[in-house]
Amino acid sequence: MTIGQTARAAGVGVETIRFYERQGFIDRPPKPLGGGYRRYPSATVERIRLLRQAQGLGFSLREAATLLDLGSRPDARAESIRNQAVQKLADVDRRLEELGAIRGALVELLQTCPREGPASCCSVWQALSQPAAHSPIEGNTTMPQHTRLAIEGMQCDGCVRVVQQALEREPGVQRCIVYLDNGQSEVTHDPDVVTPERLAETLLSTGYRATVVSD
Amino acid sequence: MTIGQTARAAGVGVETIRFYERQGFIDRPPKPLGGGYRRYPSATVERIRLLRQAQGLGFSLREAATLLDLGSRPDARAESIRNQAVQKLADVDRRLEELGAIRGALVELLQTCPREGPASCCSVWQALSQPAAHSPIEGNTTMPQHTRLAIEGMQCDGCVRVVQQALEREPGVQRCIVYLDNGQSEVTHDPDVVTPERLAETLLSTGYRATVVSD
DNA sequence: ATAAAGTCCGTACCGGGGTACGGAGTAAAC
DNA sequence: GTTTACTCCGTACCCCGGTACGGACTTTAT
Repeated sequence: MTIGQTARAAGVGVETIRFYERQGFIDRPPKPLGGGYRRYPSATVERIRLLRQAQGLGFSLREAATLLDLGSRPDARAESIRNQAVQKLADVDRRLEELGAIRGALVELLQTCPREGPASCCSVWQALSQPAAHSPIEGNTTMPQHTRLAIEGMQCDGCVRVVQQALEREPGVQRCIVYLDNGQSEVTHDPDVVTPERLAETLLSTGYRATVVSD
Repeated sequence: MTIGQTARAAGVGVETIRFYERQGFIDRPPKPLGGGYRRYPSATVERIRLLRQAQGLGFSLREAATLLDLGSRPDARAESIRNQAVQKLADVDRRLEELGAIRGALVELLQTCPREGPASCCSVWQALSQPAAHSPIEGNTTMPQHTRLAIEGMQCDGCVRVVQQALEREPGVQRCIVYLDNGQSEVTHDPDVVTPERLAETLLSTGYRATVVSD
């Protein structure tokens, strides 16, 4: 099969196949020695279909490709596949929660908004003018701030080490203590250099979801 | 106020302000005639805060800017603001529905998935249909390289996630699978972009000692 | 034999929301 | 008066999932 036939069979565009090849999600068959067009095995069609299926379940292409490679190994176990799905479910749940919070806020604003009148009467407009709940307004003093973070997903002291390293590497962090038993961390930092939210973001990009505990 | 002071007051980075200016979301004050730094009015701080607030309600920056311009006109009516919010709510509802469908599919698959056994028993895998072993046809082009790493100190699947993220973030890495049981990882990467040794260094700086396993 | 269709390959671009870098100029603090 | 911090400006890059273009080539259909 040529690339065009493969694309039609898989229900995608030719450019999409080339894109997947560039990204390494599918193998690129070699060009025939005598010259001519590349020939695609029918397995490629199947693989593309599987990638799209997994995409439909919320997986990114990279995750989908990992999943397929994971499952096509001879010693593949159900647990490893299941694990990926569980992770993805948690991911989806998190996004649902975020979106639900946004929806709740919008619904509430719309309920209290009069349908007419000047813009200043509109509750949506008023909500925008409210100061942020977490505004980092600071004086000119640079007193160290103590922040407590609740960290999800730490399960062993390897995690503790990673989390501690990530926090200490952050500019503005003076010292931090990470507890495995309650999943929390106490960070001493300069609030002018790094906000608690920034610390949480740092951990998120390291792989741990963290929230600021107000005490 | 200079740009840095404005950024601190608004709780964003300097680069963010410049980005907003480039995108036309905020006005860019003219440079003083005698030369020197641009001076920002305090209204800019307010505008940035409003933009971020609207972002938090689910609006894109472009929508947020439109909303602000809409509301700050003298003849602004509550209806026009309200209308934008209603549209956004519909948008949020649509995304919630899509995400809910994905969640439903995942939950159902996980319920019927046995916790052990070969991958072929896993309902998630079955949902993706047949395996169709990814045939390793090697061409003459620079094909991705498969590297196996032995990683010390991984003790839970949180570690697995961190290691996987760290590897996938490395340029040149196409995908990787991390196994908790044998402490190894299989990485597919472009050898021209990133060497196996470089991968090990990456993990070391993440907090895990890794060695390349020759197979 | 020739025209139409298909392929190859590199490269650039879309939208969304920024971050990062580097060299030069400027302002402020000590 | 020197050092340090800050600003200015252009440009490039990040993720994600592709789409588009253009010139040269190859295959197929008539």
